[in-house]
Amino acid sequence: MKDVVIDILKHNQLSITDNRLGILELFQKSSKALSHADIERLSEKHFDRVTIYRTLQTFVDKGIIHTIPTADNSIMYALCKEACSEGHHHDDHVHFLCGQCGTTYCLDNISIPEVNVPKDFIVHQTNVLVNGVCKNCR
Amino acid sequence: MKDVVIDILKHNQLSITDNRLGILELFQKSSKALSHADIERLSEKHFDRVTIYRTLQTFVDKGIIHTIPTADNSIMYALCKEACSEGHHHDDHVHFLCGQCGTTYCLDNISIPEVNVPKDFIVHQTNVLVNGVCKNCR
DNA sequence: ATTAATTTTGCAACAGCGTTGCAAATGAAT
DNA sequence: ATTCATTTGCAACGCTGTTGCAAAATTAAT
Repeated sequence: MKDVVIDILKHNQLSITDNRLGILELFQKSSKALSHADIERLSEKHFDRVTIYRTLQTFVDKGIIHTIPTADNSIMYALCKEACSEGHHHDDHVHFLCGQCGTTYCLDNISIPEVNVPKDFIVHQTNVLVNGVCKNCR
Repeated sequence: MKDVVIDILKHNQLSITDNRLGILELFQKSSKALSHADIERLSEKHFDRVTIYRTLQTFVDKGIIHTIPTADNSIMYALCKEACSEGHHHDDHVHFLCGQCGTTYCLDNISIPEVNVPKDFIVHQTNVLVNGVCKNCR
């Protein structure tokens, strides 16, 4: 477990620190997307708010995690799949937000349908955010 | 123009105030989605920040405008189409965010494709957010 | 294994967004 | 015109996210 996390950091030329190990392990353990507040709450050791922000930003820059746009306007983070590389994210899956428990899921298996935009618009990325009730809350 | 705006307010049992008239006119005039900051900047008369927040919230509650989830985590607002009624939004269209100029468009004509989620999840609403470059910036 | 160079962390301070309570001002109704 | 309900502005607050800088930890090199 810890080995996997260390490998990820090394692959991305990041030095190994308690903070990064801890946060990355949280993502590994969680099937859900996490907010900054979640991470602050779930961390065993206490890390400074600023450190957590900077770590999340670093992970996003490296393509280790990605952000998810949410309707309630809080930033959620989730692990990227192997296809993600620095700068270019391929998180072409659907995100599901449960209105009951507030959990955000990455539905990795469900690919994003093609969306037709006017032909004078150029598409870079498409996000699909589904709101509803998850399997645990119904 | 002003008549239309007054009608909308009356239909929603809202009293007619300068603030509401002004903000609603901004939305009528704009083909783009507006942020709180946009509204504060565009208003001819100066309205208090708090008043603008409350007005936007009121309009959202009444189904006059809807919010748009954005990748950069700022709340954008846009006019709802006629199908929207109090509490239940049918903004089943695609939102397009231009990475160059930051403009958010409602692509009203383009309907949202059906998304297959696991069968133990219940879908209430689907948001599609397309990032790219708009016709003016390419 | 020590030391030097680089990176990361924690603290303090700050700006921006959004909310709440309350008193004054405005709009609606008689 | 007066009354009642609603809306507005102000002050204050909490939360989120950022920046600068010095201390601590990590990496690299001897």
